[in-house]
Amino acid sequence: MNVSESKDMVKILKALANPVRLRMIASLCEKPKNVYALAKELNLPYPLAYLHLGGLKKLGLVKEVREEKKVEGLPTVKYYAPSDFSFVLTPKNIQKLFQRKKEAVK
Amino acid sequence: MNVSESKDMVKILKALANPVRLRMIASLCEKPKNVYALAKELNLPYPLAYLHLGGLKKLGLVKEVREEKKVEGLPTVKYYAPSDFSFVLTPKNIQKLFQRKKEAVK
DNA sequence: TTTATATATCAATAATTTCTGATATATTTA
DNA sequence: TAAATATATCAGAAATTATTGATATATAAA
Repeated sequence: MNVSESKDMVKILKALANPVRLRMIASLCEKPKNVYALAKELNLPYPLAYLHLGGLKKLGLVKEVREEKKVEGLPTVKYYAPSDFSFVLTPKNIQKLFQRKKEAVK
Repeated sequence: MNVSESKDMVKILKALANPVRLRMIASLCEKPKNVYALAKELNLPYPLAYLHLGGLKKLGLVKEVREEKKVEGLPTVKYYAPSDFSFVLTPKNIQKLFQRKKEAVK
């Protein structure tokens, strides 16, 4: 996972700066599961879980895994697991992120 | 810096999940400076800079440094620098953070 | 002495994020 | 066939964050 833009890093930090989404990642770390099961486990209304997981998925922090799928046709149940990201937050790394990324023309 | 509680981690992530505050850390990394100078450099109204820096200071992500201080009495100008934090964001670390921190009584 | 520098706060608004409740649809199990 | 499982969306409300503009105060420089 390559985070070249500071904007992308902000998006990822925003996604991770939420207790519900962190709990989701923690839970999916133990065992991949579908949104419905996740919602039940974390005691969340399904649409909320769906929304939060959608955000994580969109940023690539969580991925769809095909586990225990029903053969014969498309899978009815979608399983999710965390993707193996690693972000090291230090002042130096933050500084690098905000160094003029756009070189002056000529 | 010891982040034992998941709540503390969420607070820190929220503090870092903001472009203004990240730019502040990046700028203070180059050279410690006061809020006024920081506000000018980043083109922010002073109260906004004051507020954002206050948040970072409160969480210990930024610290006051006594540099170029006027001797004789207290310093008129307060200089700030990033403290040397390091947070590694991985699914495993997030999982650890949310493992039942409270052991059942007896 | 006037202007620029500097810190500190606050009230109100603006913007964003989060959450709830509703709807639609389909499959699977009892 | 009725209930539970499952995905997908949305509109609106609620809550939180971010921003602006105002005020007060003080020091330092021109």
